[in-house]
Amino acid sequence: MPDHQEKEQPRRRQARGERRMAQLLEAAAAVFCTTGYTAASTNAIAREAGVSPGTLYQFFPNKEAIAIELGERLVHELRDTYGEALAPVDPATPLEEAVGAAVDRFIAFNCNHPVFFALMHGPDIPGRIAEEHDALHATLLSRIAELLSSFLPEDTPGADVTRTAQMVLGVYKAGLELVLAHEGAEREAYVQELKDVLVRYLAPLVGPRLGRPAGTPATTD
Amino acid sequence: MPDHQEKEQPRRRQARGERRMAQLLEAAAAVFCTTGYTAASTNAIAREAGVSPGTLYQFFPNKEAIAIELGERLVHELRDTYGEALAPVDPATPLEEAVGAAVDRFIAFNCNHPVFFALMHGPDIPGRIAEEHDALHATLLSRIAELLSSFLPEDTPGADVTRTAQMVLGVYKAGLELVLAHEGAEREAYVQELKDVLVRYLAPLVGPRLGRPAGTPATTD
DNA sequence: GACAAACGCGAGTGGTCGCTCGCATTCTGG
DNA sequence: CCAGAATGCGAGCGACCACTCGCGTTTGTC
Repeated sequence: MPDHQEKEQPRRRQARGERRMAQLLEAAAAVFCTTGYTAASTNAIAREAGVSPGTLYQFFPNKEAIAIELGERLVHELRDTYGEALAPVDPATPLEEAVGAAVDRFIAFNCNHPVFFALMHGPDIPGRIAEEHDALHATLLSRIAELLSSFLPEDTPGADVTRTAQMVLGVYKAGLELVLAHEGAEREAYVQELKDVLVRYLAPLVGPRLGRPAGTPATTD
Repeated sequence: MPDHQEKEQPRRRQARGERRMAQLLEAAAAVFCTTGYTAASTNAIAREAGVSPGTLYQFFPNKEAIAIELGERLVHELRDTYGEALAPVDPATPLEEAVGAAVDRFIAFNCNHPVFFALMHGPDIPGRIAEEHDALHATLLSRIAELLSSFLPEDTPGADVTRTAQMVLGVYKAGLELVLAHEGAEREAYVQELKDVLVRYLAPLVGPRLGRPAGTPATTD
């Protein structure tokens, strides 16, 4: 056996093929957005892209692979463009600022790529996508936990940090859903509300000098 | 036309039939819980109940009707057993107590009826279920808004109250998901965490004398 | 221009699922 | 006890869907 490649290298493609793939992924994104993954039919995706079902299968081995590829590209772009949203920050940074910046970045990404939300929240998504979702979820959790560690008192038990991180991520997702459901000024208001929830939740946990709650007036008469 | 009934009265049933219906609904609950609504097949439900597909259709006109009936019974039980969870409370009640009681009741209901969560969060549930979900959602929202009104300052704009209610419900759902994902002591810890999030979020909004945050020590040295 | 490979098509295939139908069995009222 | 209704069955029907196949078209290469 002179040359056995277990992994099939991606077939040699012409420029036309690359364009078709992008076009198909875009169409898939649109269909997934409106109907969700399971309800989306490959024929519908092909129709949306203006090609035949056979053409679709020239570039993707099956329906799952479309979602996988889409998900991978999204995660990649998320890491590239917004990865630093959760980069370690100077612990002297006010809590409100740190939370606000992170929330703004992730909200912006989700507003620009509504498919992301659809793919990451479908309950009946197939195995590989779920894996990717879990991986991203775990990454975010550990990043958040890491950030929290730099804000929280040093004697905070690890289990508490994890729980707080889970809570922060969960609240963020809930807020994201509300933000995406509104537009314009209302959307902005919900973004602010989400920041308030997170800041007020975390403020009592951080050191007393860093964590003055958002709504507290500086002076009391 | 002596007697035209647009609504077909539910066929006359024998006791056996009622038992079968309950049995089928229970089986459906189990299947919906594990696979979700769309992925659940009527044959699987019938098999779980130990009857033939034909028997299933003796009692339910279609798959959707099963979910409808199940949802209606759950909502009914929710209203009966836990309806007072959001009943108007004495505004003198401490915020923590009011939030704690409401959260405890709803968490308990969801722990006892895991189907409820499955049915109410499936994204591709058919029209009528979605209606019911929306109705329940709206009811909860107005109840929460009502309760908030009795705590919040009287000059709070209505839009703000609505937004806060949406946020509270969203945060609750996120917390519920985390609670259901854990067991034993961890579950209890998440329940407490959820209460903390809500109390700290709402505390600054209510009158200053009522809303001392949960974690704030009474004295500072 | 010639050859091969990539591209493109769309009717067709196998499988699943919601649901039906004809017939057997059990129950209820008179 | 008996007629009729309610209950129960399970093979099968029609629709839909992921996916394939054979064949025609375009593109890159020499």
